[in-house]
Amino acid sequence: MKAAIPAAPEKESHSKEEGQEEEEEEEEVGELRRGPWTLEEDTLLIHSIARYGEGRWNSLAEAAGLKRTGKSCRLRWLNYLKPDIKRGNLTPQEQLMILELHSKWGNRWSKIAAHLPGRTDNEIKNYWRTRVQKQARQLNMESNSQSFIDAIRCFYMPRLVQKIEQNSSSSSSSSTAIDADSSTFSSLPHKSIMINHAENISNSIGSPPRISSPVANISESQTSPYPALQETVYNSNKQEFSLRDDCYYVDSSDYDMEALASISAAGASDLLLSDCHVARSNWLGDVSADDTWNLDELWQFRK
DNA sequence: AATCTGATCAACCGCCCCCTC
DNA sequence: GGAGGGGGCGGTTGATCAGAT
Repeated sequence: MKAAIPAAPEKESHSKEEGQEEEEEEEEVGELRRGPWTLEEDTLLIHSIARYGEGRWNSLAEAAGLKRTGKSCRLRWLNYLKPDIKRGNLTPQEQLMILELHSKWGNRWSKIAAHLPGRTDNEIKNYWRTRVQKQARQLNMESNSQSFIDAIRCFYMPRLVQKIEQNSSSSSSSSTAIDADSSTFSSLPHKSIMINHAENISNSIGSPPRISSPVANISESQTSPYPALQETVYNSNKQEFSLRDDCYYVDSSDYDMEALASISAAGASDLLLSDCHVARSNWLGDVSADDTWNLDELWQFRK
């Protein structure tokens, strides 16, 4: 049972040295603090929430003696102080989930965040703007355009899938588990599409199919840390990149031209590299921290 | 070593929706 | 029904840091 938030104390009067034009407004908000939060403010907010619970943020701020707006308190709590906030880099699983959900819902950050426990909408939004949108700019594409979505599906998503596999095969017992809603992921349409796209374009530019790397050949005993992938990627004993009914063999010797044709018919295969007015350095240079974006094979054909 | 540049992310802003009165 | 306030959301800004020059 949370205590009731006490009535807001009277505002202290204060003097201002120069007020002139916006004097009245200054008096109203002049005491409000802005900018980075101090440790003391954080402590006050945490204690106040522990006592009164979340919600009624304006009252909470005043009850805590914080010279912050309710909105500011809410944001600080939700984006930073809340105990279950996950910090650190997004895992490949999380990145994959973000890309997929964004293609589904667009900039509905909070909705996307709801499927990534511990991650905030702000964090996801920042990720999208700093990492993903940057790639769109460098490709001279609109980040919401179909061609860029295709590019994501063709190159980036398969990479993430591969990373997930690599992670799991290198630490098959550890649960790097994405705790995202597996039912959501399993309903996502990307799986066969993106692999086919990757194959399609890789083939057209003469590079080896990326996903046909040995990581697809994993032992039967291995299980995916990602439940949704378990029934797709981890159909292991066939040495294939199996995708349930729409199974697609990524081994280049088993290249499925019919699958390509179907993708082509769906209108996605018109993404040709020549449409991507991108400089090699753009893809390779400034995202070196995350080699997922390092798409060497994209450029093989130019050599 | 100093300066520049770009990346990152916390925080703010403005709009909108919903609820209450 | 509509006015007002609280809260949520997406967009944007600005401080800081790291790497490049």
